[in-house]
Amino acid sequence: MKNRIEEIRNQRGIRQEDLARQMQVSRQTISSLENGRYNPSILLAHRIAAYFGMTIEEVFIFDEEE
Amino acid sequence: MKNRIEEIRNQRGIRQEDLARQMQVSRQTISSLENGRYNPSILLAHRIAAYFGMTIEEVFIFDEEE
DNA sequence: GAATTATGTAAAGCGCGCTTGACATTGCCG
DNA sequence: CGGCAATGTCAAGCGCGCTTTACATAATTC
Repeated sequence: MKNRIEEIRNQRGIRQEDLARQMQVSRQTISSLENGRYNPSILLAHRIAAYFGMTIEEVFIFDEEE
Repeated sequence: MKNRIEEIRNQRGIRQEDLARQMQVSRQTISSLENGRYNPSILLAHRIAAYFGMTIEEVFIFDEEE
């Protein structure tokens, strides 16, 4: 699974630290997601998508077999 | 977080066991999700929504604070 | 009433999502 | 150049998502 977090965050000029604070997770969690270290929980995925005013499927890109 | 899995599954006349097999998880996982015992991973949530031809947000209902 | 089908649920175990704390790297700005 | 801001990443620890195994219950069918 890939995601567009970094792309969208940069478009809006937000720092990882501020996004993390808004999402109520640690900065390392945002960094890990952007760098594909692991997948978010569905709650965090929803929080991020909602914060961007998008759906989960618009922010997170699922591969065929997933 | 609530979900409409049981409702949609019943509309389509599918058994938990068959849905589980299609989603490649155990029957207990489907039962646990329907009964709100825990939240699915984002991958499983996507697989279920895609199987139903819906988005994650159409199948899973997020509370305000989430 | 006995057997079968569909579902609920409990327990134990494994791996992942997320945490805190710490340190490294990169890049910009004085 | 020196310093600070933004990001990357590692390690240890905790709780949850999902597994397998097992048993219970309700409804249907013979």
